[in-house]
Amino acid sequence: MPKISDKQREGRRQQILEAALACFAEDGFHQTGMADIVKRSGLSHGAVYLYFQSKDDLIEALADDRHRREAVLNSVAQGSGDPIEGLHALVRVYAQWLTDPAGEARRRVGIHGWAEALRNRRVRSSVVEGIDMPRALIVALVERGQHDGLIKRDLGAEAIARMLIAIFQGFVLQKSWGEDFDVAACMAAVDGVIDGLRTTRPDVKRRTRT
Amino acid sequence: MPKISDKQREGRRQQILEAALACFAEDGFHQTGMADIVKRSGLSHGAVYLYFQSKDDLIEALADDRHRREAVLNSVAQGSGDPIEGLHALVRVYAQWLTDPAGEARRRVGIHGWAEALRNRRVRSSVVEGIDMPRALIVALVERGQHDGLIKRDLGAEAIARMLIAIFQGFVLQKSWGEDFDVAACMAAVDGVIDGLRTTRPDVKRRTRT
DNA sequence: AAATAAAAAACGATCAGTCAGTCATTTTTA
DNA sequence: TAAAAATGACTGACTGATCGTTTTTTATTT
Repeated sequence: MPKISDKQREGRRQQILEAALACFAEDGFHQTGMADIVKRSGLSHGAVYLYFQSKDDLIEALADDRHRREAVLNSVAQGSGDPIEGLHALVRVYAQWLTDPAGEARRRVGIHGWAEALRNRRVRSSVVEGIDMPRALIVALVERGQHDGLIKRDLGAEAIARMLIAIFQGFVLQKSWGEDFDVAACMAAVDGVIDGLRTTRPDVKRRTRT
Repeated sequence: MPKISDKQREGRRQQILEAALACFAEDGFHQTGMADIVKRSGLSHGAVYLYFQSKDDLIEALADDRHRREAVLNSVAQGSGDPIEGLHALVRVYAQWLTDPAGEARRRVGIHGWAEALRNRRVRSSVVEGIDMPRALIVALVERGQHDGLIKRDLGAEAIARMLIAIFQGFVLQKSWGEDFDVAACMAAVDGVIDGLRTTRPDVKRRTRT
C-alpha cells in the first residue's frame, strides 16, 4: 500500500538525479557534497538517502549515459547500405550530441567519469562497456566494407574503431575546455579521414558538412 | 645561513612531488589526503608545508608536464624536410610516451588533470597551454605541406591538428582503462590517416610501423 | 647560542551518513 | 460515514571520522 504512485516515485528519483548531475558537472564527484545535492534537489538529506543508498550510488548511476547509446543504435539502424555512409552517419550523431547545449552537463560529468574510472572498478566497467558498443559497431561496419572491397585492408578494423572513438573523446575534452573549438570544421576533418579509408577510385564524391 | 644546500632542498621538493604524483595517480586529486602524501614522502606534515603552500599548489605543480612538451619540441627539431614525415615523427614520440611503463603514473595524473581542468581555472590554463604547443606545431606542419602541394587543401589545418591531438588524448584514456589496447596497431592507423592527407599521387610509399 | 629544518600535536571545518521524530495519507474499526 | 490506528514519506539536528592547515615542540647544524 504505497502512499505515492510509481510515477511519482520515479519523478522524485529523476529530481535527485538531475540535481546530482548539475552539481557533479560543476564541481566533480568528490568536490560535490551531499549537502549541495540535497539543497539543489529541494529535498532533505534523509529523503535523498531513501532513493539512493550512498553517494557512490549516485556516481555510478550518472557515470553511464544510456541515452547516448540508444542514439548510436538508432543512427546505425537507419544507416543501411554503404558502410562508409554508416560511419558518416555515426559522425553526424556524435556531432549533434557534441553541439547540443543541453548536453553540456552530461559531457562534463562524462569527463569526470573518465577520471573516476581509473580508481572505481564499477565506474570503469560502466565506461568501458559504454564505448564497447559503438566500437563493435564501427568494427562491424569497417570489416564489412573491407570484405566488400570498399575500405582499404591495410589497417585493422579494431584500430580504426578505437581511433574514431578516441577522436570523439578528445573532441569532448577540447570542446569542454576551450572557448574556440570549431565543431563543424573538426567534424569535417573526421569526414575527410573516413573518406580516406575508401579504396582509391578514379572519382570519389567528397562529402561536405552541412 | 641555510642549514641544507640548494641541491638538498630541491631533492626534498622532488621527493614530495614524487610521492604526490604516485598518490594522485592512484586515487585522484581529491580522494588523496595530505596524510597519504606525507606518509608516502617519508616526511611530516609540517615539512611538506615548508615546500608547498597548499594541496592546490601540489596539484598545479603536477597538472602540467614539462618533460613531454620538451620531447615534442625535440622531435620536430630533428624532423626536418617533409611535413608528412614530421607528423609521423610526432606520432612516434607520442607512441613511445604512451608505451613507457614508467610514465603510467604521469598519464593517469594527466587524466585527472583533464577533469580538474573543468573546475580549476589555473589547471585549465596549464592543460590548454600544454596542448597549444603541439597544436601550433601540427598546424605549422600541415600549412607548410598544403602550401607546398603535399597535403590536401580541403581540410583546415587547425581541424587536423585538433583531430590528431584528440586521437592521442583518447588513446591515453583507452590505454589507461583497458587491458587489451594494441598501441602498435592503433598507431599504425594514425600513420595511415596521416598518409591519407597526402595529395593523391600514382605511387605513394606506405609507411609500416616498427 | 642562534637559526633553521623537521616532527608532533592540535586546530576548526567539513564530510558522508544516521536516526528519532513529524507530518500526511491510507486503512481499519465502529 | 467518522473517528482511530497504522504506515509511508520525509525532516533536520546530530555523529564520528577525516579533511587541509597551523602551531608548538624537538632535533640538528652553523
